[in-house]
Amino acid sequence: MDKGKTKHNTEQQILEAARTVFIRKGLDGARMQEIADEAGINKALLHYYFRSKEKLFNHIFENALADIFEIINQSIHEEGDVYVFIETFVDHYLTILKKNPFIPNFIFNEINSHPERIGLFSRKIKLNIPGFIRMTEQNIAQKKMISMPPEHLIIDLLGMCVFPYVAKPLLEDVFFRDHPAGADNFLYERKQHIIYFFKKALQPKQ
Amino acid sequence: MDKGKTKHNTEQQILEAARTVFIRKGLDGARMQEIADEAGINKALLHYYFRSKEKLFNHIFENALADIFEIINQSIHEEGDVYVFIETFVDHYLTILKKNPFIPNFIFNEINSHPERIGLFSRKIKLNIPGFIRMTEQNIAQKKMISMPPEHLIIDLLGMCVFPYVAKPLLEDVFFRDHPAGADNFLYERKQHIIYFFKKALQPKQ
DNA sequence: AATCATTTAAACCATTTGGTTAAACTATAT
DNA sequence: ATATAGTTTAACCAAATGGTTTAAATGATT
Repeated sequence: MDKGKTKHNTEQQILEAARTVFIRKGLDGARMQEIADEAGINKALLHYYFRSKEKLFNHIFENALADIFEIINQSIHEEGDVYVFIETFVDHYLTILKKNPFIPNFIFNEINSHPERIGLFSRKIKLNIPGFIRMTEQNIAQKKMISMPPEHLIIDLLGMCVFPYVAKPLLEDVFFRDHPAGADNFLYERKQHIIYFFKKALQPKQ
Repeated sequence: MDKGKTKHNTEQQILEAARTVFIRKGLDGARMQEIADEAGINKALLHYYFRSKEKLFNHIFENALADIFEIINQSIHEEGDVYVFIETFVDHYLTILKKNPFIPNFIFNEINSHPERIGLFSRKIKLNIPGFIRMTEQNIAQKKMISMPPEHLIIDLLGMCVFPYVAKPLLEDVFFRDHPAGADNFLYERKQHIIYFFKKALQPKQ
């Protein structure tokens, strides 16, 4: 019954392997055999731990989404300075993206091809949007930033951070075919650029 | 030999059907039978026109990418005002996105799962990046905008426009679950927001 | 009428794939 | 030592899927 007592943490190995394969190939492109190979076990054991591809996938998908949502939520404090928020948000978000560059494309693709899956997790994991909205509105009221619908601001932030990762292979080809180090350097500069860009865009007119 | 002489333009029907299915489901998720059904023909005829799934897919994929690239190129003029460029770019790009909301996710997912495919088209279709860079640098030299690496500017623009479409199902759930019209309204407002945002961010300090 | 391209229907094939089963082996815990 | 959980091997199954084939229609062209 209790698989936690094992000497080898096979379950963890399987989850890591599944994560790698699912994120690279998506649900349709992933093969159970490939996950087993990646985990260094055989297919029978894979089904012994996770009955079906679907169950295994849901596990991976929900965790991936929960990780991202948590990073975002951690940056949100209902009271506080927008610019502090932006700095911590961009810093945390770009850090997790650097470590997991393929996660956004994975998530976006799966929710686009199976939007009905959203319902499964949207009760378990929630973005603290109300908190973000309150913070934004407070800063606007205090004239620390120009007036703007909070929804646009958070989408602006997410888009500016995430887009280079979603479009990475295209970027590397279009911009940096000659100098391959350019893409990495670009992503390195990006943090400061984004922070500066938002400060400039949001500052009240003088 | 020449299929163009047919009374019924079956080839066109097939291409449209294939486009619909591939964009919705991706290469791995798409089924030849489904494409045949969508086109109102049978599977044999599908292979009569396009020998294999791969050939059909490449056709669709390249066209989808060429359409996007062309819109972007049309906005680029090597001499001219950045703010004019931004307005026309955002206008054109958001218009084509509104008509083809699933194309970006389709493209990004395919290039992420098969990056080697980039080589196939990158010689046929090119973004006019050098033109864009010259225009940006001129505007900076003329002190019409603040100094900034042109690569960041174009990525900023693309990200701000495209992100809401890539993340649309998530947006609708997270922001607009209660008021479903909210998402459409959000996308409607977005154009003015983006243009204003960039003007504010790029204007030289006074 | 005869030729040629287009289209359908239906059966068929080889391969892949998710999943199962059964038997045996290994390490661990009691 | 004996039971138990974990693990392997290998064969197996059913369904799905890309693709082929054949024979028969349909339609247009000449």
